[in-house]
Amino acid sequence: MRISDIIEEFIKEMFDDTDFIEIQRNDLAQHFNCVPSQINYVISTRFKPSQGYYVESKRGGGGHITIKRINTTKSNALMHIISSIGDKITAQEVDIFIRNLLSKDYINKKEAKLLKVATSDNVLTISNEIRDMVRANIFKNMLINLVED
Amino acid sequence: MRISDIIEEFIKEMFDDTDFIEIQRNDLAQHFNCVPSQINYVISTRFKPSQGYYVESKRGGGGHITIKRINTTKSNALMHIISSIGDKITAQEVDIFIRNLLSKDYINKKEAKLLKVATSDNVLTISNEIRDMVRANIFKNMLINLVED
DNA sequence: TAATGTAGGTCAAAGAAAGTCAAAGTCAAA
DNA sequence: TTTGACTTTGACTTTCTTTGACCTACATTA
Repeated sequence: MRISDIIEEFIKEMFDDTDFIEIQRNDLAQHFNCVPSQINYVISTRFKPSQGYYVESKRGGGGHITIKRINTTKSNALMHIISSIGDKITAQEVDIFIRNLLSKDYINKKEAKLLKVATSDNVLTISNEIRDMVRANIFKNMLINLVED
Repeated sequence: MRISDIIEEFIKEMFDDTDFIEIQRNDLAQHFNCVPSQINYVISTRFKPSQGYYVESKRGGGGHITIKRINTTKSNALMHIISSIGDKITAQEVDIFIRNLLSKDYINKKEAKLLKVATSDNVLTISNEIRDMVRANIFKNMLINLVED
């Protein structure tokens, strides 16, 4: 398993019952035996605002990174995602959305699987130029159908 | 015997008691002393949904290919339906399949909805020539993942 | 207030996998 | 013996991750 995924999971587990955590970049990096910038990579790819996270940081002595999880209802979260998606999206971005929805229990595993399958590169056997557009379409429309119930 | 057949067999033997395996393309190629793309060939010709398999992969560091096998004895009927779907399918035909699956209780209403959305003409904003092919792909792969494991 | 130390930020290069595609090869059937 | 389906091969591409050199901001202390 990738170190980035492990770090992602680790951070998500820190949101035990709060929706606000504070980390030390260097400590975390040391803990996982990676370079500090790896933490930035994880945060910037997996904890984006569109995924319901808010990140702030402070440099210098006593510096830190805080991650806030936006707490909303399922339908709000879904609507938020839908409106944040432009007319293109990559498989990786979809993946991150799905992981997030799962970790917040807004969707179940089967739904996650269906979303992923219907939007994966393997299944969307079309040219590169239009794939991300079609994917955005499929994903958004499927999400709409998961809202409210 | 062809190397492709040997690789096919090897992979199938990896499904020892699980329905889910993960392989490293380069490792496998090395093991059989063939070019990596040979693995793609084997997978794309022998591990299709109509043969009861679902494949996904990820590139980059820590990349891999995962193959899921559906339990055919348990879901013979569904498998039969999946393999009866050709390379192309229209939205109307999908609709008939879905109604059928619903009436036989192979899927529930929510799943039916997701299937329908992901394969509808409205959502599949691509040229007419390829739409029915892509739809068949999406549909079959989604169905494979609806099989209970 | 200048200097020093302590954090975190950025970005691009290198690395690690997998994907694609078309040319060339094989082989059995017509 | 030609044809066509299937296989093998490899050059090139794309995607994602890891790493490190260098930069910026804040805090403490001389």
